[in-house]
Amino acid sequence: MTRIQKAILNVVKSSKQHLSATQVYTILLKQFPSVSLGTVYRNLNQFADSKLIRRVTRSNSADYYEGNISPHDHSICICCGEMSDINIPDMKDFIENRVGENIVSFDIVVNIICSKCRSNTTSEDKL
Amino acid sequence: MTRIQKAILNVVKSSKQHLSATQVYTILLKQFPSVSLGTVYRNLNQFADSKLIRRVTRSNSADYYEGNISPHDHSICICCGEMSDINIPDMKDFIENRVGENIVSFDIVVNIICSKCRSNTTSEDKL
DNA sequence: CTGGGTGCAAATCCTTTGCACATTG
DNA sequence: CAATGTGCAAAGGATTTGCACCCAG
Repeated sequence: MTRIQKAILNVVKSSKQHLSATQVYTILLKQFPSVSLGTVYRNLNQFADSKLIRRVTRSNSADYYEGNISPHDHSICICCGEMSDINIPDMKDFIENRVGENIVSFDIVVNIICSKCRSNTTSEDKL
Repeated sequence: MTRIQKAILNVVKSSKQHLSATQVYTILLKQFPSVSLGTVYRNLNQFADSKLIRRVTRSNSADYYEGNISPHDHSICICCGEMSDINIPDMKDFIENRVGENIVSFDIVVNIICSKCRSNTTSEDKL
């Protein structure tokens, strides 16, 4: 594994946020001023394929990558777009029981209005 | 509503499959040889915004549109890519109970190996 | 040396958009 | 005529890829 690969993996693994390829690229530029976006994509996808990280697809947006590979789901605020990890207990059993065999995996995104946006909206409503 | 809009809506509504914008466009060309892809996109999105149809986002793929607007989820075969509607009873309650308030909606994709692909794989394995 | 990794730029794919023209009412 | 929709082509964003070069083992 090259220095750049280690750095990319480290950026994703050590971030508590979900990062787009461009964001990873920007962070990486500080350490490797000549790194290219193509290399970032190549390695992120490689890491995702080998399950070292997880790639998350969202509507009308770039894909995001995260270091948390333990099973979990995601919420996205429809106002500010912030993505967060959520745990929905027993979801796997629930789906398997109801959908039946042959399940490989599942992706769940819960669209929410986050507390920040909710309070903003509320204050504006009061005007 | 113009003739083209009616036709676009009709294509999506009368199809039992999920169609990409390009697929809708191709079908529409038979009836309107000079229709443009931009118009198809514009109207599909308009219909989706007004909830006449549903837009479905999937990983590494164009968006698909479907006429079935009653609440349901989707499965995608990881081999052939075919998307199907599925019903997971009580999913809404299940998620709302576990995630709490503020839920706007949710998107669920269950990745499967469909029966066709499963039998193909099986026969090849036998060779 | 030797294969895999990298930078760069071009290419792809999907989708949106600006604009002048056509259509509808 | 006013408003809205349309075709066209260009632009846009995200992602991939071909290729020559470079590096690590």
